[in-house]
Amino acid sequence: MPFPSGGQARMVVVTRSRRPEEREPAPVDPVARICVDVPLAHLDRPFDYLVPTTMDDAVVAGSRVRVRFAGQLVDGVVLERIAESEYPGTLEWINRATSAEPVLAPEIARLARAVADRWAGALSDVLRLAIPPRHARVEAQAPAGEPAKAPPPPDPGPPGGGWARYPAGPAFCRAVADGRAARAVWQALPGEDWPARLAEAAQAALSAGRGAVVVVPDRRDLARVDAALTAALGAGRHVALAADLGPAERYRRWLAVRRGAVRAVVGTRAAAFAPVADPGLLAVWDDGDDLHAEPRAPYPHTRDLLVLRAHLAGAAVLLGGFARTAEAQLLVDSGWAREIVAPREQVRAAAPRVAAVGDDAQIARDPAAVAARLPSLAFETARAALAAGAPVLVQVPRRGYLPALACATCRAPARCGACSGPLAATSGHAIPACRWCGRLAGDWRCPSCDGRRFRAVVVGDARTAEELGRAFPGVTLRTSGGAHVLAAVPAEPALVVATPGAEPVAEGGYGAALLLDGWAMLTRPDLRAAEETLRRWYAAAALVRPASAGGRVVVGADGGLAAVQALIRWDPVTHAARELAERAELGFPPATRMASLTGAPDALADLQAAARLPGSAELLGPVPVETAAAGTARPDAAPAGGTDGGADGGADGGADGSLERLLVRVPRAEGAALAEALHEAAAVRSARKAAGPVRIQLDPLELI
DNA sequence: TCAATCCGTATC
DNA sequence: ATACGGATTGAC
Repeated sequence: MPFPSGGQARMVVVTRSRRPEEREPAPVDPVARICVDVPLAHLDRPFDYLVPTTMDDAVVAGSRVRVRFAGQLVDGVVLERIAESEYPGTLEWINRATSAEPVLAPEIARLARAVADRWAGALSDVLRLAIPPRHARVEAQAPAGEPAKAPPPPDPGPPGGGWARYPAGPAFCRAVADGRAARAVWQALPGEDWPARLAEAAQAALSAGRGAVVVVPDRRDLARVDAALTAALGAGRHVALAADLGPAERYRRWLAVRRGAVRAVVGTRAAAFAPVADPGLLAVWDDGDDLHAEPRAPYPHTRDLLVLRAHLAGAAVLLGGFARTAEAQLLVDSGWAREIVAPREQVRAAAPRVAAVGDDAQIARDPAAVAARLPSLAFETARAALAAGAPVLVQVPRRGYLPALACATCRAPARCGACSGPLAATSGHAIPACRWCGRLAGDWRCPSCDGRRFRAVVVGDARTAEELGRAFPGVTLRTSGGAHVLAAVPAEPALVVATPGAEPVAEGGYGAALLLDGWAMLTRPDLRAAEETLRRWYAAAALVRPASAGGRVVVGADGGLAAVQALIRWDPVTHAARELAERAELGFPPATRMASLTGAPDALADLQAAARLPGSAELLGPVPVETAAAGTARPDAAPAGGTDGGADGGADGGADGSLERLLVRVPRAEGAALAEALHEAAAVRSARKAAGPVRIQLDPLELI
């Protein structure tokens, strides 16, 4: 696949080389150093080409070209023009100047190289992530949107006024407004209008005469920040970048940024590369959301990418969310970032009251009592909120994540003997469990036919909504998830069933939230299960009114678990510290730097043999991995948010399909050496056309 | 001793 | 993919 390049190249200043005898090198800097679009690791370096006089104007640093490389025409980007080449051989002429637009800004060129180095990838791979496909017609038009001299912001007001509830908030905004490279990790208060806070921070950067980049996980968050930026800055002062805009609109907005017509950007994942001139603020919302992990090589992560970019560009960084990741905690612990958190009394005043149901110990002691309590507590909580005229949020895992069960003989839905909740099989347990109370159903017996065996039934939010509808006759039922995501619901009684990440905002806040199947999410065999579950709980619970206004949350999980305690006490910081300590003890990122190598067994062994790993490197595995096709269902909302809709592009192992995964672990200080060694080994293999791809991922999200 | 051919390697 | 250089082989 070539660099993103438009189809209609004929429309613009396309300069083709004339017949060979007529070509003459440009009088000044006749040599162009070019990054060619070939993904091979051993070709990850610039190649020099001669610039004919006819292309002198169009071939500039950052412009797109086509060149003959190893006998075929490939796309490339000009890195620089120089006086002479050090290449001893004869230089080839540039075949065609695709366009004179300098799409690769110098800052982004440096960033892309650093990203390639950090994640053991090739520059050409990173450029494919950083530069959107060309659209010739759009490029030929004048800069989109308003001219740079747009009307001034409507409300100049005190910068960062909404940050006053956080002791360190105003100081951070002042620093950004002064153009200083402040760095902060921010835990938003429950119910916080966080898009407005981000917009204020962006406004501070603009007031310093610098640019701002805000990256959010998905389209829904993008729409909210987009609106907040319009409110704070006025129309035409920013753009929203998303992959699903369509090629023309996407390129139009991106070009407006590159040409300096706008200096503030909000977008999903790929927007972290937005070529904002002189960025003063780089912000990411909810860095724990796995949509921030780029699924295409070299698999960079938004948070780490922006941290890297901030270093290179001297920009401020803001990592915000209701939850805090172990990675953010490390940035705080190491002193790299300051924390922006509200005082306890502010948190208590803003948070809803949280109750946990699903205490295993109590169930063992007195199953009937607990079983009777769960539905009644959840139902009573919901009923009270509805009676008070408020909507109730019900968070359920995505369809297919929790396959429900039915009787194998009569196909009646299998229900919990204690509380009549639906039974489900989970990946963690051999014995099915109740989705409501978590009680294990080892002694299950079908009430209608006395059968003892189960069959799987696909069930998800739709079924849950149906069941709730029966339990609350006459109450409006709304669902949000999958392809149909609601942005907001009105302040009126309704049951709102949503998958994680698709929870609509409620006008005036929800009266209550029921977080179902929490115990199942928590017991997933995943290193990040607790952090991820808590993150989803916070996201839902933050939409509920404060306890003082009657806001209630019921979570279906054991109240003794650390994550549940963190929700009840609304204490994301303590939980992140604990999480980081655990990772340190286990030797997992971010306490260490880790690389995951996935491929066919012989390819893996081959790469391992070629790699001159740091002496400190520790090998874990290899262990067999499931093939992508048979992969486990992701318990993920993923509502049309992804940036690039990317094909996987990764290693799809040998023909026999059996893949192995090897983990390589080094101390954090050796991370760069590890990445370099792996990239070098990949170069050795690609140079000798070694068969079988190996996917190299640094600090992969999924461990174990 | 030279030329045709094969193989590995670089790709500007 | 294709082109090149060096090694290899086979005939004189």
